[in-house]
Amino acid sequence: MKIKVKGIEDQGARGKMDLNERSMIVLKSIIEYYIQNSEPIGSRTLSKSIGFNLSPATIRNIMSDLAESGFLIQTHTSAGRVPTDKAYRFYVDSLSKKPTVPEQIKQKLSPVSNVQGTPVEHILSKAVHLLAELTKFACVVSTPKQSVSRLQRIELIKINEDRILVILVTKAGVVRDKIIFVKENHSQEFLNSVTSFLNEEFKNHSMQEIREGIHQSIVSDRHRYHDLLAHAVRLGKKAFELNQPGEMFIEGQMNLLLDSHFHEQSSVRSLIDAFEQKTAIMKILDDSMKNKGVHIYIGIENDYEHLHRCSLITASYRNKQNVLGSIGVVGPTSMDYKHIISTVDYTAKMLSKTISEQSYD
Amino acid sequence: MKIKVKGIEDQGARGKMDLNERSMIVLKSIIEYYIQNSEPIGSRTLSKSIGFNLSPATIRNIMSDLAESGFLIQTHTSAGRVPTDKAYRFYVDSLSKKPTVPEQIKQKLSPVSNVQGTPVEHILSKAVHLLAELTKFACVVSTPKQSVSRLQRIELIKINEDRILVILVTKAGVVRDKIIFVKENHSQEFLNSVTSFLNEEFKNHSMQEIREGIHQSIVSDRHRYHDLLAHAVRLGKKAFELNQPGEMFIEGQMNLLLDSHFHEQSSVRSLIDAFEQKTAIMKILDDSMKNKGVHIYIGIENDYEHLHRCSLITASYRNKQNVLGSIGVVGPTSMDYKHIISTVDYTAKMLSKTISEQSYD
DNA sequence: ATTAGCACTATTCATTAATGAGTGCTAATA
DNA sequence: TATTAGCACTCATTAATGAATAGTGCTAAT
Repeated sequence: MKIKVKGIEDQGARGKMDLNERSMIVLKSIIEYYIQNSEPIGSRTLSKSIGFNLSPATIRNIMSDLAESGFLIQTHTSAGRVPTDKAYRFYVDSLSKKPTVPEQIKQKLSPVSNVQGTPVEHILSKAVHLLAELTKFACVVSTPKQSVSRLQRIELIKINEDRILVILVTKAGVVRDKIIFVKENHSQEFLNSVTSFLNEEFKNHSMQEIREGIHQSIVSDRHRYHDLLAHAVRLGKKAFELNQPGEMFIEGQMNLLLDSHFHEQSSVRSLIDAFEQKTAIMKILDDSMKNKGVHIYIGIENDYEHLHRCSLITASYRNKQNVLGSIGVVGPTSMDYKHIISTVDYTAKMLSKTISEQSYD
Repeated sequence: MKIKVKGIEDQGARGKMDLNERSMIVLKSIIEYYIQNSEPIGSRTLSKSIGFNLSPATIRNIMSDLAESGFLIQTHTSAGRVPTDKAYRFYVDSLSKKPTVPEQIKQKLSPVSNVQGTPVEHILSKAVHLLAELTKFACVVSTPKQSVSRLQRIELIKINEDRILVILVTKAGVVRDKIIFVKENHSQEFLNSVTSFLNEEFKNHSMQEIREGIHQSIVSDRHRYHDLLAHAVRLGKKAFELNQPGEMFIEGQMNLLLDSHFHEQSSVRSLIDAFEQKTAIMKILDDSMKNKGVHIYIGIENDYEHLHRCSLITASYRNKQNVLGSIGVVGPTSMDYKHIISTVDYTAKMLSKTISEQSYD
């Protein structure tokens, strides 16, 4: 029984290209077997399972070539060959860009959209929880970036003589609070005026714009001699100033430690470090916000050394206006890319839809 | 060289009590050795290390008695004996109630109090993170319970025709938000009036009181014919209604999986389950809010079966007015109780102090 | 270019034996 | 009567051995 492979029959002559095409298919088979079974496949088994009629010996030759080109690696002489990160890269690049999501998975993710009036953080944490359950790996999601979000409303609440509670509500539906310390003892009524001013002035502007705008207001002469506005600008500056470090929710870390690929002592340590120092993973999530669609970071491609044995699949989520953050899966490099990619993609889209509906415009 | 043991020299006659006293000391030694080394101590080694001059044979007799009384257990005939949960209970009960905290630990926990104007959640997450680092176990902290906290301020912000964003600020410094859905299209000005009313009426009352109070307001005739107030009460009811499920931060779960005591497959599964279904641990944290001081839940004492191989050390934290939540450590039953208890105790006190200073009264 | 055949290598698994830590019991002792 | 010495016994751990197995590499034949 022969399987037709697209592209193969188009080639009249059997030249160098023929070999390559064929070896690619062999490579793909090896990868898929390894993803499924977590153990290398031998030339004999492969010879039987593959569509062509190729003897084990031929397969061996091909495998040898593939090893030479850096797609496969042997841990020791008499062991089967295991795909390298380069192989996985080839594999995911060769995957169809239109993954289909099984109905069952859609089903399981549906709770994400059943969120009447809950804060964005809850939606995110629900989503990342379900994603971890579905993928059986560790999953992360970054909370919406403050800088890109647009202001819905600011509130200044007097706590005591020298402390004011600032509450920022963004269009994305995120509520952030912090306390600012002031020297003057403002009355709540005064703060209310400032609040009105700031809301009128800056509603619908992005935090970044506001920060820059306020800076300009200060250097400009426009408000210099007006007491209220001068104060408003000064308070506003403080209120909008602090860029709170982005947060990140993690779920299912423990799944990773159960995974056989991380059973070696050293990789476990690395993983723990990576998750404790959230910065590395955070950076990847940030990076993945730059472009649309699913992003894939395979093993050694990661800048951070502790993640060299992991792959990350991420996708950004957004509301109608802006990209807000991203969600992703952290797993072994031998993860089932097809499945994970489609699941992450779907989850991110789901998230975008839900959050857009909840957004305040 | 003999070690003086308090209580021993007070006894003139050597009656039945003497034996008990002595076996208690033996038991204590066994427990402490096991806590340190994670492996059972033999009668020979114990005979040498202990203060008395007791031959291995005598020790064996004592150990045999202790086993009979359920303090020790053998996994197999020729193995050393390992403390039971009953033994740990005896041990912690016998500990001095005044644990001392090493300077080094105080040092490491000091960042908890360096938190100018950050939200309570950040303080909690900082604390639990450090605690996990110090103890090398999994640590949890529950966010302040809404029901007991007193209202500092409520804000109603119009989002669109049928949605209003409610922001609740409590005296404890916690900011909570949610969206309520309404049928009437209120103007923001109207909402401002309602806000003022609600703030005047309910500031400084606990959420619970408010909920009950509002309920009464509705049945009473007082506001029935006054339009604004009627609306205010109705909106207020919705705004204060939802008791958001208590949250919990977890840190250092992965430490547990590294711990040799959880290396068996079955206990790993249990642990993961326990941490996924946060409810069980949450219940324990809630329980520990009822009384002051450090609480200790040893192995089988836990109601939840998946926690039967863990001990939990918890302590509540509070502001000046109320107990808010609690923080705790989840580790193996053979944890170093002395150390963990004092560290948790200190952390909770630290937390209370910091949060009290940040509280809004 | 492909394949069959064979030599070679390294892991895995079960078996065995030696070691050693530990207990339990009994008889001797203080 | 409480303690101890001595000895038999048990069981886990370890190392060594060898057989079975899965795999490759190479060479010669097709």
